[in-house]
Amino acid sequence: MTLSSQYQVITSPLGDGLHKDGKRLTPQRLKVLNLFENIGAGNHLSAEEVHEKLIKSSSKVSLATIYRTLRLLVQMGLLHELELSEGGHRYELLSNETADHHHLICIRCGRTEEFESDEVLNAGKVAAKVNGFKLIESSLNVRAICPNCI
Amino acid sequence: MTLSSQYQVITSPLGDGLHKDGKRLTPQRLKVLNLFENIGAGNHLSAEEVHEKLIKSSSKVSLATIYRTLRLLVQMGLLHELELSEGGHRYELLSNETADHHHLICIRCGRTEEFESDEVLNAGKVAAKVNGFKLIESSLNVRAICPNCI
DNA sequence: TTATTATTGAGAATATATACCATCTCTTAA
DNA sequence: TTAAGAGATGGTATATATTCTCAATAATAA
Ligand SMILES: [Mn+2]
Ligand SMILES: [Mn+2]
Ligand SMILES: [Zn+2]
Ligand SMILES: [Zn+2]
Repeated sequence: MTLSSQYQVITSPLGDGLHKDGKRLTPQRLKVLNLFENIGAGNHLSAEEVHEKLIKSSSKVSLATIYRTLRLLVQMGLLHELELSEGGHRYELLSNETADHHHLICIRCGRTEEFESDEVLNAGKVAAKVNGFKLIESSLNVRAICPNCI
Repeated sequence: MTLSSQYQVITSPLGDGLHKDGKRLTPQRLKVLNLFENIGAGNHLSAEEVHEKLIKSSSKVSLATIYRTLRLLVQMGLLHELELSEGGHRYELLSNETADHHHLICIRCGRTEEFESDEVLNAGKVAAKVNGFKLIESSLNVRAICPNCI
């Protein structure tokens, strides 16, 4: 009762998406999403990295909750899950500006470059249609060796 | 000494590839490769599935050796390693007839269809060249829902 | 304010894959 | 044909990534 914040009706895109589904807007969920928003697009973080970054910013969230939250944010369409290489999944912010894009990955050092290709997206569309599948997403991973690692 | 086979010089593509590298042709390695050859192209098996299939054909090979052998056969260019979805890597026979191809995967039931696309391969080539990377391989995974699962 | 129930944190449990090591066996060279 | 040497195997322990369990907590709606 020392703060009036508990009486305010807080509205946010995340909160709205959660509430209309019987889910709750928690500080942990906000922290995870804010991390991705602050770090900007083009960053591909693992669950472990999200965990470490939040600890460094003195906003500890348990690792179990990080995993739960990443899955939730992917389901909500706010994050994108990637399988770039070994060492588990990675996640990146999914924004309207950042169109569907693909990844060129150095198998030696992990350096990752992004690129777009309408031809690739179209190939995925065609393959789905031809087989009567309902398309969800296409992702092209190009495994290669970067100039520094050759 | 009951059999003369120990005096025969046995030659095989697998054996040759192994011997010129100081490696050995073992029954276990033959069993794993034969399984893929017998089952034919277009099958995507996990290490666990290879293990089970060999046990069923009364040719048990330890799981540790399965993992070692799959890695070896990939290095030798006889198998191809796939990351279709959850549940670990899968492997398929790599033959000359089976050109580079891509996969359309049902995220509900796992059904997988294969397709080819020169446009996709070209997009990978271009992306590598533009960034000065040495291309290894491009793989397009199309996540979708199959007719049975819609 | 209170009741409801989703969510969290901590650690156990699971899944996939690799490491270790004693034992075995494929190869090559006597 | 034999034997030495190096590579391979099997069984198990370990590593890593992720999920599960459950009691305690806290967001939401009434
Ligand atoms: Mn990206
Ligand atoms: Mn295939
Ligand atoms: Zn590199
Ligand atoms: Zn399906």
